[in-house]
Amino acid sequence: MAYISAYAPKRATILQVAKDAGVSKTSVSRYLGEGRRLLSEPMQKRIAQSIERLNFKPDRIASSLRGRRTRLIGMVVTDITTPYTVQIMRSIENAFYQRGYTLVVCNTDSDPELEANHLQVLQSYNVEGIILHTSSGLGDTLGSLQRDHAPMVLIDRTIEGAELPCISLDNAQAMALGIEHVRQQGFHHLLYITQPLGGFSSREARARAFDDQLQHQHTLSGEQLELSDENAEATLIEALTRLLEQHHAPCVMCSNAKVALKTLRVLDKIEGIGKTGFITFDEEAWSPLVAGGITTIAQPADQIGERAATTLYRQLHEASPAAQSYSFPATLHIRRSTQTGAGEHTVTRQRASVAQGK
Amino acid sequence: MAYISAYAPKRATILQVAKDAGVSKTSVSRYLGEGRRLLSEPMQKRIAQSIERLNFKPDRIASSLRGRRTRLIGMVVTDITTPYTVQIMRSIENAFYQRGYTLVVCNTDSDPELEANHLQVLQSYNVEGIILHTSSGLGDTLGSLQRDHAPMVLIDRTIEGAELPCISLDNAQAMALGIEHVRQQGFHHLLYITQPLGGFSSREARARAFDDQLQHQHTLSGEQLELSDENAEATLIEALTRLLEQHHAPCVMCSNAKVALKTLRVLDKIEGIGKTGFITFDEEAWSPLVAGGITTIAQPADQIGERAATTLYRQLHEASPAAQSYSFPATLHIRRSTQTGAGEHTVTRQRASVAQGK
DNA sequence: TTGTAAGCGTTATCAT
DNA sequence: ATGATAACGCTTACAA
Repeated sequence: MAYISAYAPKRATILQVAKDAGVSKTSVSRYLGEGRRLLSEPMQKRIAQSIERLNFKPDRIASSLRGRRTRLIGMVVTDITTPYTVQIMRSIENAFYQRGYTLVVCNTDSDPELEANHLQVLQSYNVEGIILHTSSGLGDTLGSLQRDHAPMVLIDRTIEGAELPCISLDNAQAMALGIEHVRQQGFHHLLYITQPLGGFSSREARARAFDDQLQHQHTLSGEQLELSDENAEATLIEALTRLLEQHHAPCVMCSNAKVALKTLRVLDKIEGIGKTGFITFDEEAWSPLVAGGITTIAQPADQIGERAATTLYRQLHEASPAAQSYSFPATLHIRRSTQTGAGEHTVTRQRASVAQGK
Repeated sequence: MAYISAYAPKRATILQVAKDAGVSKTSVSRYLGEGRRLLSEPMQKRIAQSIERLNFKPDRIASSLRGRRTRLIGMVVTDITTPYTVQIMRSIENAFYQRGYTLVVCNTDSDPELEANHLQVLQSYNVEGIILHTSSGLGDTLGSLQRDHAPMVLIDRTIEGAELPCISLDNAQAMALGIEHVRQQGFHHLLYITQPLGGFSSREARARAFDDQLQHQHTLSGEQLELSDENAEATLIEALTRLLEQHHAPCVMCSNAKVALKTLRVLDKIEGIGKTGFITFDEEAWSPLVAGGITTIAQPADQIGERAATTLYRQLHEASPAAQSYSFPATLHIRRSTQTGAGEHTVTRQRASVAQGK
C-alpha cells in the first residue's frame, strides 16, 4: 500500500542550476521572476544555458509556498453538462490563462454539500480567487465558507446575505425582449415553464419579471408552471394539452435549454409542435434545427465569463476592491417557432406547414 | 503594481494548533494523516478541539511540497465544448474526487502549441498524473513533454511512437454496428462524412473501418467525404445534392455530432431531410428531436472516463504499471432517420411522412 | 549587481 | 505513543 513515486528521475532544482552555472540560488530565482532585469548579461546567459542543459522547470508548488502566490483560480459550477456553463468556463479559463493563472474547475451536480466540499478543497490549495455558480440558493454556502476565504465572484446567482459581486444576465431585460417579441407576433397567451425557483436569484428574477411585465400587457395573458424533475413528463403533457385546448394563439416560453428539451419532447409526443409558439432562454447549436428552428433568448456567456474573470482579477490586484456586480443584456434569435401567419395568428394543424426553417 | 495579499487574517497553521493543544507539530500532523491511529484517545480529543477552535485547515500546498503528493491530476482536452468530452471529464473528475484527488482541466482548442503549454504548466504544479486527449496527431506532443513526465493515460487518440495506454471507443465495432444497421434498413449507398483525418487515430480508425467493411457489402456501396472547416457548407451542399440525385436509397453517416449538426443544417436547407437516411456518431440530448429523431451510434463516455481514471490511478499506486489500453463498444439508438418503409426502402418526398419520432 | 540566510507549512526521520 | 529536528524547492529580506 506504499506510495510509488512517479517522478523517478527527479527534476532538477534551482540549487542544481545555481551550482551548474556557478551562481547563487538567488540569482537563478531572480532570473525566473521579476528580477531578471537586475542581472547582468553574462550572468543571464550562463543561467539560461544551465537551465537548458538540466532541463530545469521551476516547481510551482514550492514557489507557491514561499511566494504566497499559487496562481491558481478555483471555479465551482453546478452543472458542467450545460453548454452555457461550459462556455462561461471556457472564456474564464482563457482569460486567466492569458494572465498566467490556471483554472481548477469543480462540478457540484447541484449538490450544496458537494459545493461546500469543493470550496474547502479549493481553499486548501490556496487558490487566489474563486468563481462560483452556487447551487445553494439560501446562503448555506456562507456557513461552509471560511471566515477568510479567497476573493470570490459569483455568476448567475447571488447569495443571500453576502456582499459578493455577481455577473449575470439582465434577466428583466431578457424577459422583456422575449415577451415583447411574443406579443408582436400576435400570440395571445404565454405559458412560462421554469425549473423550481428554489431560492435561486436568476430563476426568481425571471419569474418575477414575467409576472411584472405581463401585468402591463393587454393582448397577452400568461401563466407560470414550475416544473420539478419528478413527474416532469406527466405534468407537461397535462399542461400543454390544456394550453392547446383552452387558448387561442398560445405560446410556450422555457426558462432554459434543459426545460426546452423536455418541453419539446412532450410537444412532439402530443403532436403539438407547430400548434403553439415556442421560445426559450439559451441558444444552442441545435436551436436552428429542432422543430424547424426555435426562437431563443441568447445569454452572452462569453461576456459574462470574461467579465467575471476581470472582476476577480481586479480584486486580486487592486488596492480598493471596488467589486461591481454587472448584468449583460440578452439577444433574440428569431426563428420559425414564433412565426405566425401575416399579422393574424393561425393555429396550424398540419405539421408540414411549420416545416423546416432556416 | 504590488500584489495585495488576499488572505488578510492568515489561516492557522499546524504549529499554532500544536501550541494550542499543548502537543508537538508532529502529533498534529499525525492526527491529520495516516498516523492518527497511533495517537492516544485523549490526545486525539485535544487536537480535535484545537483544530475546531482555531478553524484550522491544512495547507495542501505545503503538504505537497514536503510530502511529494499533490493529489492533483491534470487533464488536457481539445475541445471542452463537445458534450462527449464534457461527459468524460465529468466521470473522471468524479472518479478522482472519490479518491481524494482534484482535477485540473485545460482546454487546447485543438491547438498543439497550447497543448504543449498546458502540459508544461500541469507538470509545474506536480500533478501526479495526466489524462490527455491530444490535439497533435503526429506526436509533436512527445517532444514537448519532459523526459520524466507524470504517468499519463490517453483518451480517444493514441500518440505515435508513445507507449501510452489509450482508452477509447471500439471504432471498428462501432462502425460495424452502424453499417450493419444501415444495410438492414435497406439503404443502398452510404456517404460517410468525417472531419479531416489529420493523423488522429480515432478518425483514421473509423475511416479505415468504413472502407474495410464496405468491401464486404453486396447491397451497399459507399464513399467518404473529408469535411474541412473552410467551405464546409458549399462542400456539403454539393455532395448532398449529388447524393440525392445519383443514388437510390442513400444514407448519410457522420463521424461525430459536430459534423452531424453541419450536415443536418445543409440537408434542411436543401430540403433533403427525409430523402436520405441519417445516422451519426454521438448521442446527444437533442438527438431524439432533430429531423424527427436521428439514429445515433452512442459512445460510452462514462465508461471511458471511469476506465481512464482507474487506469491512471493504478499507475500511480501499483508497483507494476501494467497499463492497459482498452476500447469500449458503442450502442445503437435507432430512430426515424434510418427508418424505411416495410423492408423495401422508399425515397420519401414529403417531409410529413418522416415526421416526428419518439 | 550578486550572495547569504531565514523562512513558507508541512511531513519524514530518528529518537525517546 | 510522542517529540525534536531536518528537509521539500523556492522567494525574500538583508548584506556586501
